[in-house]
Amino acid sequence: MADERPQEEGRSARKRSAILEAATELFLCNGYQGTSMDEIAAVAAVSKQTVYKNFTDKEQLFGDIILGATDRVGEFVDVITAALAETEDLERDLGLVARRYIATVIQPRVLQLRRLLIAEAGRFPDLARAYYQRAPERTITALAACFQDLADRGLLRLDDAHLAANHFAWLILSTPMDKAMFHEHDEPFTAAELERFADEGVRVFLAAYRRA
Amino acid sequence: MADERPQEEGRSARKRSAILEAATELFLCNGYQGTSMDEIAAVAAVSKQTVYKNFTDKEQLFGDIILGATDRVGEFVDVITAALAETEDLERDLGLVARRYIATVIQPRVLQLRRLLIAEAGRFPDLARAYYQRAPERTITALAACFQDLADRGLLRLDDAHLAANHFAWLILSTPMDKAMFHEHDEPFTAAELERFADEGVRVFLAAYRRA
Amino acid sequence: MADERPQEEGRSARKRSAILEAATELFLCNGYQGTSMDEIAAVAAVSKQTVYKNFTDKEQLFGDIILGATDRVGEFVDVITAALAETEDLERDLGLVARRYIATVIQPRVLQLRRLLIAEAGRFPDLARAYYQRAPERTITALAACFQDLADRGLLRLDDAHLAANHFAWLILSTPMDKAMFHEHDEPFTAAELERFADEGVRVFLAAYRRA
Amino acid sequence: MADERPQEEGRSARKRSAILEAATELFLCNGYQGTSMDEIAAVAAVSKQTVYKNFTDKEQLFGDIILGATDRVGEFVDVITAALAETEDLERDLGLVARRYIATVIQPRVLQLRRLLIAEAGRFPDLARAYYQRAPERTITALAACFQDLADRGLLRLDDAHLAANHFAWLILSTPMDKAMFHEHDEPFTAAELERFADEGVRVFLAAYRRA
DNA sequence: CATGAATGAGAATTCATTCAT
DNA sequence: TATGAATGAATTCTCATTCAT
Repeated sequence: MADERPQEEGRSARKRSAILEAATELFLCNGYQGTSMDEIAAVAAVSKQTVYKNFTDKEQLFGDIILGATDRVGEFVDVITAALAETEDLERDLGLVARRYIATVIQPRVLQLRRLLIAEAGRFPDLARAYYQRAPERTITALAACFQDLADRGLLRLDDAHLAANHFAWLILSTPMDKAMFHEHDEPFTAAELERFADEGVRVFLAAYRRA
Repeated sequence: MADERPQEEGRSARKRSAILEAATELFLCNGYQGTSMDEIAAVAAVSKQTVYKNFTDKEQLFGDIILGATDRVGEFVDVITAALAETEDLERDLGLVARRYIATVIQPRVLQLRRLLIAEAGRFPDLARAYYQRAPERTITALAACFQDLADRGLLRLDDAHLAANHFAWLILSTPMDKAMFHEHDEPFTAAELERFADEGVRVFLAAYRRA
Repeated sequence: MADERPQEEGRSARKRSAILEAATELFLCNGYQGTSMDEIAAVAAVSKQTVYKNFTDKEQLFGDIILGATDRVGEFVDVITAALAETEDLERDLGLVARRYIATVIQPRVLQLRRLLIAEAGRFPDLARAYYQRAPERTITALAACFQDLADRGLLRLDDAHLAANHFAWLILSTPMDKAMFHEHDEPFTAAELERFADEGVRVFLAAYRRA
Repeated sequence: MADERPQEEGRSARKRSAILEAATELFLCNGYQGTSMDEIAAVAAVSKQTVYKNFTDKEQLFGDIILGATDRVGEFVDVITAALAETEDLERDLGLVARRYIATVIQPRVLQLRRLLIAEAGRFPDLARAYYQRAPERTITALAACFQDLADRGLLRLDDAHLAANHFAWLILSTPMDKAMFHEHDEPFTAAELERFADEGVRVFLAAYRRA
């Protein structure tokens, strides 16, 4: 009766997550059209039937994966919010946030996901929009709220917190991310390079936005 | 030999460019995998044989198109170089450059091309790299040279002109371009919004890089 | 053995009839090839194994259903036989029979069954033959016996009772049934229309077959 | 230059009609779902591509065949119309029409087509309706016009020519056609049997509709 | 050279049926 | 006994590329 040990997921759930894992890997590496349901079943080591029983069709599987991939955005948002909430050394803490931001965003998985969504924005406009809102936009919005706080505390001087958040984010992220978008298989940036992007971005940001 | 009247391109060359035009349109709109050689031949109104006579295979045709699409980058680079070369009002001329930059880069064709290259960066790494060098990187490099000049003339204060060029470019471009990447079919930005991105980007840039 | 309470069918028999019910519905609506064993199991709310335990395979299940569907033909035959057996007003009672006949045959279930058998006559010739004998032919034969009786009583004048029965039946039924065969989803006939088919059919029949 | 001999159809048209022929045969024998595009291509001895180039998809091919099959209904209608137009011996000419009618309708191809449309009435309601109008209904309507004429000439006595046409048609056709619907592979009726159906049908019809 | 056809494979999806738990 | 999974093939349709005329 107590046929399933409670710490286990059960055969079915295990298969389901094997499929999700396999499909994630394949979609991220080969794109939507470059991935076949046959491959997914093979990599997940399940039958095609099992894939279709769990996910209806390829589009739905794709959608589930994309939206599931944004699950952990909240954690990241919380971390940066906390770091800036009661800062006593703005330059230092913006630097910390910047390094964390860039480190998060430069992860291969995140870059692949971004590439994938951009590639499929035409075919899956709603999915692209949903991803955009849940991941990059959500982060910018949280950052804007932090900056507004800092302005209220007299630490920053700004008219438009959302614009400032965009400036901050892209001063830090754009150069490595843009390069990465076009160079999937190249050597990644070194930690030192990334730190430099972070620090220089913070420098420019503060030059423009620090209260005199 | 003298069988072609000189003012004409010749039947053959005309067909070749019909194919290029058709394929460009289709690749940009539907992606590499979403475009079939049948469609290309149909839209170009030539036979499939003619396509294969001119381009060996689909990959080569794709490559020719992508690299051909960077032909006019030089003009743009010349324009911004000229605008900054002997500036007498730095803020005004940086603003002009910024507006021109953003206007160029936000064109549907440019965005589609960018999306396409990002989508295919995994499948065509060399092509993606080549595009990157010929288009965005070439522009940044030219800008860096301008900024170095301006620094030498005592108008800017910078250690790393290439970094400064990146900061300038992305302060202006990132926000609209990032949004556009994920929202292929949405309303484009208005001219006023784009100008604001340009002006605010210049403001931040100068706060950090103008010689006191 | 005494393991089943007598007033119940038993789990097993209940499942069996759930399967029959589900399969009947699906076969009638979607045809043989349009119905999958998966669907049948799902609609019957049993596992596929249970379906196969009870019915060997799809063909056998189909056959069981078709032949089972002729179970109530006897009742109808009895009714019309009784109505004509000791008639004292031939025109009235033929009219009653005609109305009953048409009402029976025009029922959606009957029409669907007919369509299904016609559709599958090539694939299941024995089944089609069996259905034909048990349903339409049996009715015609019974009618022919009645008509022979009426002839013996001097009420009808005929050489071939079976032919007369066919004439009667089709004078009444053909027009609505033929239309219904080709118009599955159209509005059914109204009761008034059906009565007119019955009455006019009887009129023509009596003009030819009533003893002067 | 005069590369195609005028009496020929041309390669392409020849292939097209090979496909139509093969598909007709297969659809009529095996039904819509029982026929695969692979089979059609194989029987027509063309590649699957050629099938798809000519017909878009299976549904369209099916529709083309069904509607094409009604092309020769007009000829039949003309023949029966002519036979009744200026009749001088009504019984004889109705008998001729009846025999012709039954001979036409009992042809294997016609029966198969009928079976096929009935089978697919659920999936292709518009097609079934169109077939119904172009073939059986058109004939009945023409017959009704003839009967109205005959009534006007004082040869028939009727209130509703359309009803009379239905009575005529089904008195003759129903018995053999109904049997044939359920007995695809059985021996067909003999000519003598068919003539008897025709003659007896005419007899009953005239008993009810001949002007006294 | 250009057209229609062919090739040969591969995609997504579904099915009837059987196995293992 | 019943459930989920597997099997293995079939179906519709598309594609890149190559022949033959």
